[in-house]
Amino acid sequence: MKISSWNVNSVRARIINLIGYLKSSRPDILMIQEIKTEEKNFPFNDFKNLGYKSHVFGQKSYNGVAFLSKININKVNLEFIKDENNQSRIIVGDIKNKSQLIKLINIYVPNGNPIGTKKYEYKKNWYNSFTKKIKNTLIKNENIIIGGDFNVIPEEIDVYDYKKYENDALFKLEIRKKYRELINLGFHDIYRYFKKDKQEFTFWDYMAGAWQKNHGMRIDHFLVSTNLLTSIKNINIDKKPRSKIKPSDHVPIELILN
DNA sequence: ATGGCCGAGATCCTCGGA
Repeated sequence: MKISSWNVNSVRARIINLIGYLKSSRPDILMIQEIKTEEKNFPFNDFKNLGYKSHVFGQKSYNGVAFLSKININKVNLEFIKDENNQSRIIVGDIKNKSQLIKLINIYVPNGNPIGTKKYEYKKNWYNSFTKKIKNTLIKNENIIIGGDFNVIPEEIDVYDYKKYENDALFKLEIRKKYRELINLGFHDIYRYFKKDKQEFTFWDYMAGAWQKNHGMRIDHFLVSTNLLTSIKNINIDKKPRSKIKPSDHVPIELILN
């Protein structure tokens, strides 16, 4: 089974690229973030035509997350955590893989910049409530996959020039510690688990030729609970969509399960 | 060293993103 995650930066602006990706990569489930539209304007039929059912937590203009899936997703939940700003940033559901029940969690964590503002506090609060909820969820089900745009650069190797980001909400130590606290509940950053010393990115800014210069960062992640680790076969960052016409600034990451 | 790009929604600019 292949589960992909992609911050598409508007589902409607990206529809051609999305269809192309689904046709060539054929994930069983695609978790998308920053759909930037309400459910009533979501392109359900484009995905249905390719065999995908959509579960949408929309929002006008900003944020918004969704599952596109060829397999059943049960107990879809848009209220896994209470969002203090009522933003659409998380969608949760249950899937089955070879008789294992897995809780699948698709997140779009607040950016948090600039630091020292209420946006930064919002990001910290978001991580605090998310980690607390995950801690409780682990007691009930030890099979958890969290994927999405975490807006965290985990380590120095995960950005083209870490010194530029030490006072940025994506790399500031305080935020990296929040990410570390989540992992320490019993998760693995699957990309880093499989590729110990490799430098690859999932995001390149639209500005200043960042893509051409490979000025990127790794901020989209899959965290898998320890219990599920032996069920994970591989992980891959698919950089091809970043070279297309009208690309998202993020690329898909693909988790392969046995 | 600096500034540069997109998308949405309501105009011809602002906000948000990372």
